[in-house]
Amino acid sequence: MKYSKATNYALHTMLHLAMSNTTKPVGVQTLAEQQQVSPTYLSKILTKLVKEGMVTSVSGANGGYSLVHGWESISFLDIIYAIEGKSSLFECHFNHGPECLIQKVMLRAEEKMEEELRNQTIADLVNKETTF
Amino acid sequence: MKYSKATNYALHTMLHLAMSNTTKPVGVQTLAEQQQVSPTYLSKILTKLVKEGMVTSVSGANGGYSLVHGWESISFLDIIYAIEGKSSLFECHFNHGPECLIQKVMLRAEEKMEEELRNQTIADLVNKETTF
DNA sequence: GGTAATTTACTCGGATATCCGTTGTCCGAGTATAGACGG
DNA sequence: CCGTCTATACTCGGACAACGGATATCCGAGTAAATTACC
Repeated sequence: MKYSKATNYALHTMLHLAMSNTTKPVGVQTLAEQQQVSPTYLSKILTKLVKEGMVTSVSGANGGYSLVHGWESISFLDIIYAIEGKSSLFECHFNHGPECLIQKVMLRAEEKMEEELRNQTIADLVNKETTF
Repeated sequence: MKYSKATNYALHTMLHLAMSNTTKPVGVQTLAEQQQVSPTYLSKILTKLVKEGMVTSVSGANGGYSLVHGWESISFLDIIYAIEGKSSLFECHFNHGPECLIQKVMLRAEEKMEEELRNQTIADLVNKETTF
């Protein structure tokens, strides 16, 4: 079990957008170069972020992506959910009663992690990070 | 990102072994029937648990698997590590300085989950669980 | 009846097949800006 | 000048390919108990 590279790309892209304090949108070319990933693939990832309402895209010349108003409250968990999906990490498909104790334990542990990720925003990092 | 079915099988098998309060080893056939999984596949999973020293195997007739002495202290995390591996869930492979702030956040969150899984043992469930 | 040979019931491990999510690539379509061109 | 026309620079989204790990299956080898055969 691993977090996908896409999640890593998404987090880094969000951080990059947050730190480029410009109102103009940033082209996917620029963003892709930073992370050495193909622009087309990165655009697919960004589309997910757009659909979740974290990022806006502008078509045409001088177009690109930029953070939505109120981006300061976007948490790590929001971004991870957008890429990985919102479903639980552990699912027991056996039919041994309505409640699987093992599943309960796993979900409680997962909740602990999510709680941490929910309380951490991209904005928290902007102050600390100097170079991208 | 999902926990593998193998992890689910491993956890349920451990719980089953813990609850079958017999000194005799339990055959993989029996264990596989409980979870409706093929015996050969389950044996592969059990081999991992044997290698990590949580389970012992006895060859030959009347052979099978049984928990090691001191199994009461085996945690969820031990079992998960045995199946999924011990490596971190999130790894940033970019070369932007020695420490990636994003990675730091992810690792801290992951630690929270592992802490919970480390403090939960199979033995904890044996008392609560009545039927398998 | 005791010993040896054989059958039976298991685990172990390697090789292999299948499936599916991840990670990309390619391309056509749509869109907005910039520049060229004609009046 | 001013409006239009075209080239250019982008994003968007669907189709598709490559890859690797998860999920099995098959089979031969080893092992220990149970059973049988033999003297």
